[in-house]
Amino acid sequence: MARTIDPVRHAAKRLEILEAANRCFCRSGLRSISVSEICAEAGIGPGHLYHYFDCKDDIIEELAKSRLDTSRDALDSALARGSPAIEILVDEVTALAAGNRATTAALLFDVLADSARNESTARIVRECHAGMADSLCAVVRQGQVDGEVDRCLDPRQAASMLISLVDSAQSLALRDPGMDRQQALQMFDRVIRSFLAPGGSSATTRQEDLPNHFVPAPCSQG
Amino acid sequence: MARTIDPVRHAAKRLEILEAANRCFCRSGLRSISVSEICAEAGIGPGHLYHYFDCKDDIIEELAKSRLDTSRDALDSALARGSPAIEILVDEVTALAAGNRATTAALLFDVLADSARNESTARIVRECHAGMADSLCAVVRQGQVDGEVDRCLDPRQAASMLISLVDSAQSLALRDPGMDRQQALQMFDRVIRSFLAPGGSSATTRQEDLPNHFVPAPCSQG
Amino acid sequence: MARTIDPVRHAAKRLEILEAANRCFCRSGLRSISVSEICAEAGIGPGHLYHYFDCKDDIIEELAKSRLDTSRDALDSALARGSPAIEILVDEVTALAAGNRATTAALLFDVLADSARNESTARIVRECHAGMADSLCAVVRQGQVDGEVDRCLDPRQAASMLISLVDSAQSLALRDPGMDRQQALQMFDRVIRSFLAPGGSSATTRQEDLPNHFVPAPCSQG
Amino acid sequence: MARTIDPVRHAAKRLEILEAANRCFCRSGLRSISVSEICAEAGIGPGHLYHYFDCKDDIIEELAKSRLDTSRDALDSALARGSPAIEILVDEVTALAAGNRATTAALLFDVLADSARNESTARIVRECHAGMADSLCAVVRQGQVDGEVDRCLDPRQAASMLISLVDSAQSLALRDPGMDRQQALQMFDRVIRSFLAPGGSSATTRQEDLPNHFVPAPCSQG
DNA sequence: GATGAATGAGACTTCATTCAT
DNA sequence: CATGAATGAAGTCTCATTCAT
Repeated sequence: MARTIDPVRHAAKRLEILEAANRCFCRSGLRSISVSEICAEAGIGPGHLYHYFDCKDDIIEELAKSRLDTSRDALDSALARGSPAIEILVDEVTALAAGNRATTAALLFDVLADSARNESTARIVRECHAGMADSLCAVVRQGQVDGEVDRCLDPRQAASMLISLVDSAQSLALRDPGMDRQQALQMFDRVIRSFLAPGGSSATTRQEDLPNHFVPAPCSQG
Repeated sequence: MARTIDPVRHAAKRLEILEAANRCFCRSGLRSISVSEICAEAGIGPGHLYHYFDCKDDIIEELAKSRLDTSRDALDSALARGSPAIEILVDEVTALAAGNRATTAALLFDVLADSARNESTARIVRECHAGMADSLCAVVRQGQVDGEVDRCLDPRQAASMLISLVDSAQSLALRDPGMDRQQALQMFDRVIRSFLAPGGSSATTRQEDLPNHFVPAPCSQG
Repeated sequence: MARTIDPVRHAAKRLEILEAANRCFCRSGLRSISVSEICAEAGIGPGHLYHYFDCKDDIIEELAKSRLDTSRDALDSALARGSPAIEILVDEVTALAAGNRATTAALLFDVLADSARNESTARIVRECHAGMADSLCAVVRQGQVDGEVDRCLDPRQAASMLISLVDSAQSLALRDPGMDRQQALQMFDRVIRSFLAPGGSSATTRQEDLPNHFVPAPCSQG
Repeated sequence: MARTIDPVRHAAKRLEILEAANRCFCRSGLRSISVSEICAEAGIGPGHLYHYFDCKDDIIEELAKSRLDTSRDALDSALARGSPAIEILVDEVTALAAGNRATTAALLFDVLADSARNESTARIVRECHAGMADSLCAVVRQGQVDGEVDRCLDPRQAASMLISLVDSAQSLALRDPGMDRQQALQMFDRVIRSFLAPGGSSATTRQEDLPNHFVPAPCSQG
């Protein structure tokens, strides 16, 4: 009586397909992957994929989530190891920059860009960001207690800022792929340390609304 | 019968189509726009588009270029106005952040992500980045002469870094759309000023290769 | 280990599946049901169905047969009870009309329409019709002996006619679902009684071939 | 300046495709036709069909409407010719029966059955039925004035009934294809004349709800 | 210059059926 | 007996591109 042959086999195959999909995702971009491409990569017949996923969008969603979780998991595990507060930040955030390959970066930007157009992706981005920001927020706060982080900074906002600064590293990898990685890291170290350090210019000068002469109306030809 | 194709009219119509394409680009993403969508938006019959462009990829290329030129043009015109060096940086880079709408950001990330997969887009990104970096490089150098910018910084690398920091602002707009824009700008002001300011922590501590425990192998399930 | 397949259990499960299939048939139509839909409705895994049926068409065939047998069985059991001849007709044929729900009617018309395109369905329809006509024929004949039915009528043709008249009731249910059922029955009663009654207009006027100005060539746009 | 090349050409091609679709409809049934089948029959490439129709369902809808309009148009044109009231009825309704080919009948029953499952088809059926019933209603009323039609009959209900009786002819064509057409017509003539004739048994006997021993619960195996 | 008809490949998805377990 | 994995064809529909007019 072979009842449910294997709920574990199902999950394994599912993961196998997701990994194949992820390879396609790297090659083609989040929204440009095709179901047949995935099936070919996974070595299954067209349509068999629908035993594991309801529709293509479900796969894309999982792919997007997985890309972001990669960052969050790494941060969490780093925090779990424990270190003096500011060191954690510099260590981990610059470590993040170490992964700097164009593909990783492209994956991230695909997801971020997609979040501007698909509510489901947007939700995933928001959730992941909130999770990471919460973790970092605690660290920043501790850093302020220890006197290593400027007490003028709002911890929540600083946490958001730090996450975005890490995206800079990804951006740099795409914009200037030839740059020496070691030196890039040193600069990020400087960016983060000087941003957090007490006594940093507290930016109280610009209260008025800045003239928007740089980025024009979003959707028209410049 | 004038066989000459009136180059002025031709160019005008071409631009009109590109503008329509750009609106589609905002809606759908760089690679997801469809030719029919563009034609509909531009109010021309399908196929007539091929009087102005050889193929869809040409349009995408021009769109990508146009998105990046938007930033470069703005920077150039800002520099042309002339100001004390460091002020220019802070002003303009934070001003760029002011454009912070999700759409503008998504456009940029679409182009950057695409550059990891299409050599033609990559070339465009590199060229534009080089141009902006050149401009900023001169400004940084002048800042160093004036004593406003730390002389330890390599001007070329600092310029690259500054451009990527501006991308942070775009990233922040997508990751945390609810954040107060005024406060975000103040933080960016702080990031840039403290990064450039003389005496910033020079990040000389980490020379060894950082452990890559944050971002795993790019294309495999974490 | 009993290799014998317990014919009772087998038949029971088979019937269970057929009943599930019939529910799907009501929902989707004779040819639009899908095997997976049936399996889901029957609560069995896909493919297990093939232990009971060789292919989908076999199920359809049984479904069609079952729909028609429904009518035949009812007629037979009614006749078995015995009653004055004409009363049987009116009683039973109008009783049939009482079942008048759109679903029942749609099922019947699905089968009839299918019989024009599939020889196997056609055979089923012919057989069932012949069976019912035989039963009714005897009743009509008895009615003629008793003087309740017009002796001008050919009993076999009258029987066929009566069966088709019952289809009218089904048609009415689909064409005019809002009509009061009680009044519809009264009209059917009148149709049948007046058709059978002695002295009815014997329709001897039209011998020539009628001009076909109503229904044009079957498969062309009118 | 070839502006709109031909709005008439478009309509012509559209009709051409609809005719091809109608031929497929005859072959395969209303819901079983496939878009590729239609394209092949119409001699166009797959997908070109979507220049003329938004989706497959639109075609089905037009096909269904066209099948019903065939009957309505014929009735209207017959009425337009004018004749003594009861003659019109007998003439035309029996004439309808003359079209008695299995295919025509199958088409009709496909549409009727579909109307039980698709609201759009149901609407079409209701509209067409209402139109025909209106026309016949006037005729019946005139017949009553002239004394040719029983004044006990409710004209609207009688009209509905007459239309359904015509469906009987279609049903007969499918149930007993071998029957002599001439004799079938004579019987229909009798059915209609005796139904309408004054003095017909007014069926006032059965007021109670009839036992439903003929058609069982609609969706379960009998 | 401009239209819209036309094509054919390929997109996503469903389905009948088979087979190892 | 029963499951669910697997297949491959076919279904509906979209799309980039070409061409006659």
